[in-house]
Amino acid sequence: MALQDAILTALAHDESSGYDLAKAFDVSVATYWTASPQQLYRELDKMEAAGLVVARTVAQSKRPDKRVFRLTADGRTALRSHTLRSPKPLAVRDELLVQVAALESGDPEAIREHVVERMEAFEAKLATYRLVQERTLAGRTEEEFYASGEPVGQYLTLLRGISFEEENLRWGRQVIAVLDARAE
Amino acid sequence: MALQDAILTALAHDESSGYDLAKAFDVSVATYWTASPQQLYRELDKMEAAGLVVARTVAQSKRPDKRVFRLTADGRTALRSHTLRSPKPLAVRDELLVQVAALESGDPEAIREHVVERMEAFEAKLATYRLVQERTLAGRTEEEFYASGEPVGQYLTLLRGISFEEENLRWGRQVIAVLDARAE
DNA sequence: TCAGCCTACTCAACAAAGTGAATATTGAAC
DNA sequence: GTTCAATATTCACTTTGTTGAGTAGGCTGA
Repeated sequence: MALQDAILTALAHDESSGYDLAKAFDVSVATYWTASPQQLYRELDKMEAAGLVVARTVAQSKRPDKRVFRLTADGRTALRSHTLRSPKPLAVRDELLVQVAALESGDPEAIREHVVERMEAFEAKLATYRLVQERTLAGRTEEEFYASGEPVGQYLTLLRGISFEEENLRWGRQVIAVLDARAE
Repeated sequence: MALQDAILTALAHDESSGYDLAKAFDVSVATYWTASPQQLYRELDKMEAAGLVVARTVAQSKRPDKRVFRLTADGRTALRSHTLRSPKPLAVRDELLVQVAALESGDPEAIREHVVERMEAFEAKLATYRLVQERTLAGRTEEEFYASGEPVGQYLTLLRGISFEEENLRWGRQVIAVLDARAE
């Protein structure tokens, strides 16, 4: 159900195709919800059947046709009523942390390597978020944006994403340091 | 599959019942993996059938009997080989962030209230983590523990949990401040 | 020119994760 | 003396998430 709400939110300001949504989920929505393109297409079909979104096919000259989705009045109502429900607790699933927790029973070198690889992913994500942040602010200061910028909601979740990745990097460096000190 | 690995890790140092595991998942494993008691019992049954754990029924005088699980040699091998596989990317699911992202389309007062409630949960979690940290360190300094304490792996994930909750609180306060400033 | 990536999806099957309801006993609090 | 929380699970069901394949044109660089 909440995937639906995440999609409704992503469509609240802008219509977009499944493909565009998949990219949006990859670059910014990922901070608070993850979904593969297949899941998005499946969910969009269901939402269309339920009347929450409408699709219109757009022919493109040099690219395959695309189906662009936009919220219906029912979709807007669903989104609003979703914000009235009490949100479920945060759920995290991170296999890297599972491996780090199993440090003593696992292979420390492999785990070290996985931490290094993940840190590269963190840096990439952080760079993307910072780019989105710059584009969103568009010259305004944070204070100006907080006071009257739109969409603030998405900006606030972006900030959460940025500090999350920063913390991830800090943590990763610490893990590497501990592993290296122990390996000596 | 990774729920299995999280369970194997939780059983690596100590045998425990499904019920005990459920509590452990609630207080500390939740940083990187969430699972309900039902999921744990189901998974433990599967793991027993696969020979990764063995159960022994313990009769208790004043409480219902319990089944206590412990790793087999195969279980240890499975855990080790899991650490050799490349971990899947981090996945987050947070309905509260979905609501905050939908601030402009939703009900700001309800969302504000949800943020306040969640912050109470963050504080509670943080307090628990700090308690676990104190018990783990048992008088040693962090440096001493990093150098030779055990289990470091779990301590490192605990640190990630602590800074995560601290950041959550910081973020929550900021969201409230922005919402209140806008409401005026 | 050909490999390889990007756009833009669709379909099927399966595995994993999550929810809701139920059961039974004991102890503690009011 | 009854409600409430904790112990300790089980079952049925639904929703999510994953894998792998397929279709098809276009653009980019060596």
